[in-house]
Amino acid sequence: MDIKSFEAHDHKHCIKSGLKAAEDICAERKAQLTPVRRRVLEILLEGHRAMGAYEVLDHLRAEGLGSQPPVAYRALDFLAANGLVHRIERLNAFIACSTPDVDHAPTFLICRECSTIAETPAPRAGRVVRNAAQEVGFHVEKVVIEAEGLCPACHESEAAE
Amino acid sequence: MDIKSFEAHDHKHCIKSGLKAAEDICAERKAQLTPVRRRVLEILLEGHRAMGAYEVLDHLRAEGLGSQPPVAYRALDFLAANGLVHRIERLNAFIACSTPDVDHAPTFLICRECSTIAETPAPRAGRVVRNAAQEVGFHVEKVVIEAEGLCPACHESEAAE
DNA sequence: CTTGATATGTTATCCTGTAACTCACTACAA
DNA sequence: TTGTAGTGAGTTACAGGATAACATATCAAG
Repeated sequence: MDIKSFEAHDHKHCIKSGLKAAEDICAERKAQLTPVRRRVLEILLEGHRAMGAYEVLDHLRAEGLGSQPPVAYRALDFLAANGLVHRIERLNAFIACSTPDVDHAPTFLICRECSTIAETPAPRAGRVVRNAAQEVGFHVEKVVIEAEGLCPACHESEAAE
Repeated sequence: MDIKSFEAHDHKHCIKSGLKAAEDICAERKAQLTPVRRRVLEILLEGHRAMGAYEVLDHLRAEGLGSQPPVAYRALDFLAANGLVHRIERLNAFIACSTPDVDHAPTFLICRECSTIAETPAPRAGRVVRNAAQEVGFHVEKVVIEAEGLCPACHESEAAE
């Protein structure tokens, strides 16, 4: 598993390919990637980290693209529904998806020190939860898995103290 | 797995045993189960469902046990730190732990229809996440696993439509 | 008696999220 | 052309969630 872990990578490429993937997906589903929606995705791709809805809204506001909370929430909801961004429940925040093409229920690794977030495909964990739920007759529609701890860099610097 | 699933069970017993377990745990750890903390736990045990901090606060207020948010949050934080209540990230809410004696990182099954929540011990899912994290050098401290869907009863009545 | 630890009280503020209503735009049919 | 249905966006107003910062109280140890 080395997809989108904590290693450095080319930012600009993320942004470009993220937008391209969004266009493709929306075209395929006949969903509208409107200016607001597109810009919200772009903001998250540029930020390359989890951002609160109000932080996103500040950007929109500065650009005259909408100034009230519902504008941001609707765009974020649309993007989340189409798997282009993810909501991090633990942080009440949103982050651009790093692998929009793959149908996935990702696991997030959240560093409590530097707030970096890695999105890892962990189909096995999800499957285990589904199986356990099935045993008690629960019908799972969505699984949230979020791990909090220390990323490699922060873990090291903490140990060095 | 039949611990605390969606079957009916004796409420009063939950409350009694929950408080008893809390007393034992606090005594053992020399932690103080003060009136406010005790009452907050009792409120959650009586409610027997996830409750927002402000809903808990309303109860405290009505009983003259504190009227400002920090009072509720401090009590909830204390109880959560001692494994007596759990925070449901998805709902920004709290629920009394159903098996306080067992050291656990539970999985929650949340019914989107009736809001019932089942706490299931699912050590395997947590272990899978930890293993996956280890592969990218991430040091996990806490894992949140929350599944949303339909409980047996709601799933059936939806299918019957 | 005083010092430190722990718990509580209070104010003020900030962040997160949504209901409800309005308007603009497009497509499509009468 | 006119009507109407659907979708997206704009706005107001508010509900709900969370915490910083400072003040107070209590109690046990030195």
